[in-house]
Amino acid sequence: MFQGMEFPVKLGRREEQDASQPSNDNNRMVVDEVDFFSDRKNKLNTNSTDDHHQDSKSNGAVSVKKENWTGLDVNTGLQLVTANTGSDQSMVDDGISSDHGVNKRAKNHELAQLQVEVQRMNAENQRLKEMLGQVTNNYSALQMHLAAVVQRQNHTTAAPADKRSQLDHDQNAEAKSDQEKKQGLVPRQFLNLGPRATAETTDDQVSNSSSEARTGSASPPQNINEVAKNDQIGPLDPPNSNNFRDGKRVGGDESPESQSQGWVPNKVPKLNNSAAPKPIDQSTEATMRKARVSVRARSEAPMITDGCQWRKYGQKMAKGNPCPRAYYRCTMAVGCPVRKQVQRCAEDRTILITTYEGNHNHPLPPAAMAMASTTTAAASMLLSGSMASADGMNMNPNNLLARAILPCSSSVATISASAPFPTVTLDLTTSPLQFQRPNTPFQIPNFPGQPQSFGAASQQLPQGFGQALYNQSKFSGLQLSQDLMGSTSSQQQQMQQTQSSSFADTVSAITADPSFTAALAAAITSIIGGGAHPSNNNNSASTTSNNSTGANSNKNISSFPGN
DNA sequence: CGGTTTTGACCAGCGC
DNA sequence: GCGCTGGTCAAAACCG
Repeated sequence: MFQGMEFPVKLGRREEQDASQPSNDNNRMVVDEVDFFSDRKNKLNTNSTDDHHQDSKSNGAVSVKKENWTGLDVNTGLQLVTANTGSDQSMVDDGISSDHGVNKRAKNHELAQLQVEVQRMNAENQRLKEMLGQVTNNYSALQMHLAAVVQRQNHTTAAPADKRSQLDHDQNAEAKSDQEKKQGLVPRQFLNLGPRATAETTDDQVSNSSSEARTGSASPPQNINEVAKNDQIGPLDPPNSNNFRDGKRVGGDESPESQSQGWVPNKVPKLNNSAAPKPIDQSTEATMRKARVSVRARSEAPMITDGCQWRKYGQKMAKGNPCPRAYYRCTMAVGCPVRKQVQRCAEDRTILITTYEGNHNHPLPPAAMAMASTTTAAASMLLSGSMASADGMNMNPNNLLARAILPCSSSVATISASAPFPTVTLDLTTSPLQFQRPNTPFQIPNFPGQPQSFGAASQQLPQGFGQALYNQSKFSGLQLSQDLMGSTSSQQQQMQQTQSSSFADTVSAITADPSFTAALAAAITSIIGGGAHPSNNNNSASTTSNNSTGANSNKNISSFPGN
């Protein structure tokens, strides 16, 4: 799904550095900017300033650059060996024998062949990486689809009972209500985003906040499918992702539907007020736009760098917060409905609250897949939770949110019902850095298609998450904390002790895999938010200008006068 | 010159 | 109906 997605590998390197230091750097470092994707150059140990311009063009360009780097490294080594051999000989036997000329030529020829071979292997390696990313994309999409299908089955099995109970006597309805209460299903109308929920919910369950979202005609499974579809738009189309290699939007040229939609999805309430029926996509789009994913991360930067290209279209002073709220819309494609709001926390202004809304209707660059997939997963989790309740949560093992956040056992996911829109809040500010291990820089959750070092433990985590939803699917919200994850984290530690060495190898192996980075992105978010280093200032400054969001970088600072 | 930011105005929803 | 608030628009300013 997230091929080629870059990942603050700089963190990994820093982790390694920090591992030599006392690892008690829990003193919360404030990251200047959360960058989910920038530093391939750091991984490659290159000079960051040299790559500025190229990186600003895109990650695709970076990918190519890495290829070149790899080749350069190899070539350099070869040249050193051969050249030294030759030069040594020449120093000793300078001009003595003409055979050396022949040998030299032969070696040069061999060297050239080797170089060609290396280049060819590099190219093949790149192709294989792309293929792997594609396969991973498909796998994730299939998992999404499977989850949706299973949810739909569960829902359809429950639906007849609901309808029967509604059609029967009121007592039956009450019984059903009691049963739902026992199952924690009742207080989820704030999650009922789909029109199907409208059809199956009683009138008194209809809340005014979600009424708009229910006016569509799509069924929840379609929503999920749409989620899955949207989630795979980018990754499933790697060739298109190349369209972003220049870092600038190639724009809505390749998304005619988005053009036709224009900003229509942004006018969801207005459209819902109109009597005209909406296409399914629009309603699902509206539903997804209703679901919001809020990310709280410590950052002194005006905006986190999530790989997407945003344009600020407004700024307002929100009530109860001296810091203004900035409104951004995605400009990677014309008509992309994704918007985000950025606002500093009133209590702690080092906390940056970024609220994402909507799904991208265009292929995402690998760099943007981290946050996009995380938010999409969170949103779909929200929606799936609305339709299948706890079961829906449990059967979302592919959920990036659960996978990436929960194994950290440090972040807090909150579902808020007080907001007019159902919102999943990923609180990445509450945790100390818990990823450092003696031999392993990261604690890595389970990922499909990846070597699993402690899969059994991590596989339980989504269930814990779902259980939390099950238990706390009340309007009071939901909090996942270390307490919830305590049991599993002990298992993890135990398993890590036995498998730490192999795990270290696994880490080094899979960190080189672009697909790995996506699911880990949210975990990295946690790292950044919880224990990033102020030296990231350089990183943020460079990456902000490196990636397509650079246009927002400096000016945005002034857009927050309250900071 | 094109894209982005700024910022005041406008609109819709909601509570009173 | 009125005021408040959130969200968006759009013209002007700004920037590279």
